Amino acid sequence: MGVKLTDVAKKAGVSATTVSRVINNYGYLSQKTIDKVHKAMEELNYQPNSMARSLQGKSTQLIGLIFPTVSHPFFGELVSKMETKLFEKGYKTILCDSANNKEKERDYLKMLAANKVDGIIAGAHNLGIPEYENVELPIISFDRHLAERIPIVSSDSYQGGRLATEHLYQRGGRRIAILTGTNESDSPTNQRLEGYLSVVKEHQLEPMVYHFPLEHSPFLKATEIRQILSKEGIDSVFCTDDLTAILVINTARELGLEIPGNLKVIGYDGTEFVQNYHPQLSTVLQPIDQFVDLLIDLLMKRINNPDIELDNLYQLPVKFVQGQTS
Amino acid sequence: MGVKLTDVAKKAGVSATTVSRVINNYGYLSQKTIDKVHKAMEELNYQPNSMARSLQGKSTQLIGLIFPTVSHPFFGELVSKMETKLFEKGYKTILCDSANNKEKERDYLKMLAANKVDGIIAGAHNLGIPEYENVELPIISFDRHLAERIPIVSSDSYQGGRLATEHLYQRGGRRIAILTGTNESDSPTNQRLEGYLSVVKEHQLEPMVYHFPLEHSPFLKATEIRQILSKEGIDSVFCTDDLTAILVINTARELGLEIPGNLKVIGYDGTEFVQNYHPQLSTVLQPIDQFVDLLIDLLMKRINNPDIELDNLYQLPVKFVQGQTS
DNA sequence: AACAATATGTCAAACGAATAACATAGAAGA
DNA sequence: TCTTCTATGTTATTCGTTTGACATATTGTT
Repeated sequence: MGVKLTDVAKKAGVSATTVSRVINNYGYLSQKTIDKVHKAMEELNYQPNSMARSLQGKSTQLIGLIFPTVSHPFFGELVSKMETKLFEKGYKTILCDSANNKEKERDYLKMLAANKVDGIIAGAHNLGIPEYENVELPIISFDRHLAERIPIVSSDSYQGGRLATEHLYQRGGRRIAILTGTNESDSPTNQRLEGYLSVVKEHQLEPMVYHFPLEHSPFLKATEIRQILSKEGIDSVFCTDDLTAILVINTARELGLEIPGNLKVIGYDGTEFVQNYHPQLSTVLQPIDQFVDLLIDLLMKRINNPDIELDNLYQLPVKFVQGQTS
Repeated sequence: MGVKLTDVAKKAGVSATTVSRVINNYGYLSQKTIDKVHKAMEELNYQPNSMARSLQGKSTQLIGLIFPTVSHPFFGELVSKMETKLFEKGYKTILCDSANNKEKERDYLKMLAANKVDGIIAGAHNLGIPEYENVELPIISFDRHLAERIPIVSSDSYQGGRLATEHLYQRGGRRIAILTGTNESDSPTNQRLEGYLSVVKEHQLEPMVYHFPLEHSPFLKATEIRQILSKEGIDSVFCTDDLTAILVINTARELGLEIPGNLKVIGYDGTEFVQNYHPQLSTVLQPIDQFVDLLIDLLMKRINNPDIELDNLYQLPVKFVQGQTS
C-alpha cells in the first residue's frame, strides 16, 4: 500500500542497502548519493515504517502518559507541556486517561508494554496496582508511590500545607478549615493535610478537616460546602486544590459572605489557567514547568541507562501566591 | 528480551501455530488447548508484540488526535472523552497538541502515517496545510475545513451567534459588542460573528466587533478588554468563547460595573468545567458528548470502509444556557 | 469399518527495514 | 603499479507474528 524503502531505492537508482545507509547514517556515503536518496524520499513522501523499524530493534520513540484526565486544568497543563517537550525530543505520546479506574490503568500498562513504548510517566490516582512492580519499562512517577525503584517527582506538599495555613493564621484566621481529598496515607494531598495540622497544632487551634472523595461531582461538593460554610463559624478555608477553592468562593458569594473580610480562602496548584482566569485567588503554586523538565529528564536517563541509580523522591519547592481572597 | 509467542508455545506444550490460532481465533481448537494456552499466556504475562502483528497486516488500533492543546478546558474535555471512548472500542490514542504551530502539525501528520495509525481526528486551528489533501488515512475533522472529502463535525455556529445576540437584545442590550478570534473566513468563530452581525443588522444596531488573535496571552487580552469597557458605552458583550467571557467579568468587576445591571455578558462553549465552576455565566452550549460520539462513529465508518460516502458537514444544534450574567 | 469432522503439528513464506558479510570498482596516495 | 580508502552493490538473516498448505492423529457417526 504505502511507499516502501525499495520504492525509494528504485526511484533514486540505488540499492536498498544504500537507502538504509542514508536513513541510518552508517557506512561510506557520497554526498551525491545522500542527496539523490533524500530527493527520492521527498518526492515519494516516504516515511519509514515505524513497525518494521522497531521490530528490527530500533526504539519506538513512544512514551505513555498515564494521568487521571486531561479535562482537569492541572493535568491538562501538565500533559500538554510534557507532550510538547517530548515531541521536541523526537518522542510521540500515547495518552492514557486512567479516569481513576484501576482496571483501565491495568489495561493501559499491558497495552503500553505490547506497544513497546520506550518509557512511561505515570501520575494516576489509583492505588494498589501491583503490576507496576513487574513492569521492566523505564517509569517515572508523578506524585505517587507506585513501586520500589520507581522514582517519584513531586512538590513539597507538607511545606505547602504549612505555608497556606500559616498565612491564614497571620491574616487573622483562627477557625481555619481544610477541604481535602480522601484520606489516603501516602497521597500528597495527605501531606498537605499534615502540614495544615502541624500549624494548627502550633497555634493551638481547633483542626477542622473535611474530606471530599474525588468521585464526588462538583455539584455535590458545592452542596456540602454550602452546609459547612453556613453551619460552622469558619473564618478561613484552605482547599488542597484550586477548583475546590473556586467552589468555596462561589458558595460564599451566594451566601453573602465577604471575601476576605468574612472568609479567607486559599487554593492549591496555581495552574496557568487559575493565574490567568482567577488572579484574585490566593494559592500555593506548584512548579509545573519544573515538574515537566524533571520528569522527562529522569525518564531519559532511565531510557538511556536502565540501570542508573536514581533517588526515590525528588521534591520541588512550592511558592505561596498572594491574591485577594486571603 | 520480552516473552514471545514461542515461549508461550513451549510453556503450554503446543506449537507456535496453535498459540497463534488461539490468539487470532481461527481453525479448529479444543477448549482444553485454548485454556492451556491462555493459562500459559497469563503465567508468562505475555503480550503479543504489536509491532510484529501490524507489520504482518493487523491494524495498529492506534488513532491520532490532533488538537491545539489539552490545557484548554474545551479541548481537554473533548480529548479526554474521545480517548475514553476510543479505549473502550479497543483503540489507543496518540496525542498531538498542535499548539497552533503549522510545522508541528505537518510533522504530526508524517509521524502518524509512519506509525500506521488506523485513523485521525483533527481539530487543530492551523489553516493552509495542503498535506491533508494527500493523506490516504481515514480522517474526520472537528470544526475546520481541511481538504476535500474530509467530513467536518461542528455545531451550528451561525445559529449560536444569533441566539446569543438576540438574547442580549431581548434583555435590553442596545450597544452589543462581540469579542471574537482572528478574522478567518472559514473558521466557525467567524460564523458566530456572522450570526451576531445578522441580528445586529435586523435590529439596526451599531456593530462593534473586536478581534483577539489567538496568540494573545490572557493578560494582554485583559488589558484590551479594560480599554474597551472603560472607553466605549457598551452595555452587552458577546464573547465567542467562555474563557474570554470570564476575563470580561473579572475586568468588569475591577471597574466596578454591575453584572448584569451595567453590563451583560454571554460566553460560548459551555464546557462541564464552566458549568460546574462558573454556573453564573450565560453561555451557548456546544454538545461535546455528541461531538465525541459523532466524530468517532464517522471515523469508525471510514476505517471499516474507506470508500464510504459521508456528508461534508455534520452540524449539531447548540443551546442557550441562561445564567446570571445576562 | 469407513468416512467425515475435529484437533493439532510441521514448514515456509510473508510483512518492511536493519545490518552483517562479502564482493567489486574507482580514486587517491606512496 | 600496488595498496588503501571510499563508495556502492549483492545476498542473506533477523525481528515476532500471521497464515496458508499440507500432514497426521484422534474423535464421532453411520
